[in-house]
Amino acid sequence: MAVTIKDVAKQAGVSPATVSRVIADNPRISSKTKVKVREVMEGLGYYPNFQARNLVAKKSQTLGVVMENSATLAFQNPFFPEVLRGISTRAHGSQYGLYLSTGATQEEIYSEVVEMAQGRRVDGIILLYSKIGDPVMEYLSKSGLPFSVVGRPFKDPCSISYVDNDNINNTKETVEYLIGLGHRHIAFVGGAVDFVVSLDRLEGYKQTLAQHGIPFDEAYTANQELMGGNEREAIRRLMALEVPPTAIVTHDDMVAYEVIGYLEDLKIQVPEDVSIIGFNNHAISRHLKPPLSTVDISIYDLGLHAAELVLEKITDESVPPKQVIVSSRLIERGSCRRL
Amino acid sequence: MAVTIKDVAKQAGVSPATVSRVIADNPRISSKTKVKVREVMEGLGYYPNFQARNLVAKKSQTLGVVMENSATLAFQNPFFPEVLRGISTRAHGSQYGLYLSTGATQEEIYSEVVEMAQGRRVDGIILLYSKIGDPVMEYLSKSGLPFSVVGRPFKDPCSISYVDNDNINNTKETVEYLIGLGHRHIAFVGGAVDFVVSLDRLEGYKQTLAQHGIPFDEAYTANQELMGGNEREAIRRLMALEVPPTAIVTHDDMVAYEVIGYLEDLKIQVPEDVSIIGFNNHAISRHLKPPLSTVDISIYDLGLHAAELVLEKITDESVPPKQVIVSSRLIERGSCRRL
DNA sequence: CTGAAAGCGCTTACAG
DNA sequence: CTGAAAGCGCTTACAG
Repeated sequence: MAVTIKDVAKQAGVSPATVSRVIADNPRISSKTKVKVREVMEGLGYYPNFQARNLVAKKSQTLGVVMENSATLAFQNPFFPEVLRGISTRAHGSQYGLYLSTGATQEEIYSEVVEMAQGRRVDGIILLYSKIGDPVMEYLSKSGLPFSVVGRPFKDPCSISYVDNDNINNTKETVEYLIGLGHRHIAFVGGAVDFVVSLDRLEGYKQTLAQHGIPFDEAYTANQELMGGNEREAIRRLMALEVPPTAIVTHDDMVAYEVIGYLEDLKIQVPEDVSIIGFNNHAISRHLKPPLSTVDISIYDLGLHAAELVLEKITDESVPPKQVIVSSRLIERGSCRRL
Repeated sequence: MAVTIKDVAKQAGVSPATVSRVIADNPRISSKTKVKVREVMEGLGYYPNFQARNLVAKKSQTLGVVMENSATLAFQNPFFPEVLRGISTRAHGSQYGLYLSTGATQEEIYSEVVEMAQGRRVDGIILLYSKIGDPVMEYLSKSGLPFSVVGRPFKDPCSISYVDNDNINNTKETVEYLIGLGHRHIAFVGGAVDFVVSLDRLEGYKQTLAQHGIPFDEAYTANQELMGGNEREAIRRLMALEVPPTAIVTHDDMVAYEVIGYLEDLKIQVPEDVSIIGFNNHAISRHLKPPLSTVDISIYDLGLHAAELVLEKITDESVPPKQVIVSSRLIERGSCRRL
């Protein structure tokens, strides 16, 4: 059915080996032969069969991209397309394709990754998240398969190639900014607690409070687990504290807007009554009301570097693990006010 | 290096063919042998090599997903993750993997699709968009490779399997709704004009106006080309018309909010001065201000059915092309008011 | 500069 | 119920 290397060889009057060498643009083949063979390939509409080629080359020219496939609001945001755009760009530049994990649960993801790796479906893997005690990362570390992570690994980060923002410091900067505006009662709404990024942000938050002699109070914090699907109630509780916060740091712009919505239902205005700041700088955030102050984390660059890191490992197994910190930048807009 | 079928065969004291049959759970193999072989596989950590397996089976157990890889606002939205979640779910259920196109330009996408198809990298393709005169779709139609489209093909739709909303009618319903609220001067902000969905929506808009004896006026419409990157100016012009619109239909929630932002800069309030309605019902839209009236287009289901359609074709080449219309639903919220 | 041969890791008629 | 052999479509030492 499909045109094979043999068909081309026959028609061009050469051996299959020669055709193969023409495809690889082997310099030992005469240009006369090359021209002839290429003509025949064109004429016959020949395309090399990946499976065959990869089988003998023991590679797949493919990167596995592993993500959580969740329907929650934090995933309903532009992080994914944007990081993928970064990965795509870099991968495409090196003729690599992208294979996506499709698992919905932890277990599905795990077994898919094992299959990808052992079945030689991919040459390397990019893990789009970093969480505590993640069996996927454990497996990857042991497997010897090149991989990189978007997000600092919880365990033994120096032995793993990853790209991340400096989440402790960018959160510090954020909280500093609010303190600079005169806020003292600052709440923190974080993501799922098993994500390292959530830990880091919380850590940055705590450190800044400590530096300014503001006591840390758990009651001023919330996270995905605490809210347990009832964000509205969590916000209500927060604002019902004896001394309610005058500012709230949220881990994602979309979540920030969700919070703003709940606040408005409570007749609390942003920024008049409460200041809010987000993370991730979604393209839409500057158009919304209020225009959200946020932290741009260079999502595209995260993707670009993550791809770069695996690709490096694939090309040269012996390169030591590398850590890339991508810059982030506080963007002041209208959602915070000076007290 | 990696454990092969031969290693297993040797250790289990059987032939490679037998091991292969155990993997396939061939009923002609004694359960005693199966147990033994499986033990050895487990012990050795054997996983079948996809490349080899697919080479002989002449399949790849992979679906290609082709999308535009753009940085524009309309792509910076949850459509992509959500449709992918639908595709993933269905694909995973049939043990299919997902291969993503990574091209940024039309040309890159085209040559990638040709490679995917001819190189047998994928068994079928899902095209995540439908545009006029798209060479990718032309190629796919001729190639014989199973494929499905999210969006009605412009040419010869009956010969192609696709899934879509009824975009003419859901736009009609939308415009009817606004007319029902007393609006007569209704503007339409559409997407790129070469997308069939844009055509359909515009058509629905025109038809409804005609049915109500409202003359169609080009000046009340805008689209990505007309706005040419300067959406702000386009909105300014729209509102500077002698009789400015009292309502605006936009093709996407994110775009609706962008428009609302520009209107506010012009001191025009939504919905007090102008009503606005969006499309796609992003998860965040109900939390934003104003809560956006919009059309839910069941993105997840679009993905699910798109996957179902290719998978059907792959399983049985002879099934006739099928068209699936996924329901959409107008959601009333606070962004439209009665005149 | 080119070809014959072996082999990548699997599957599947064909025999028994 | 199981094995030997051929073959999927390619690449790559080895020879010449």
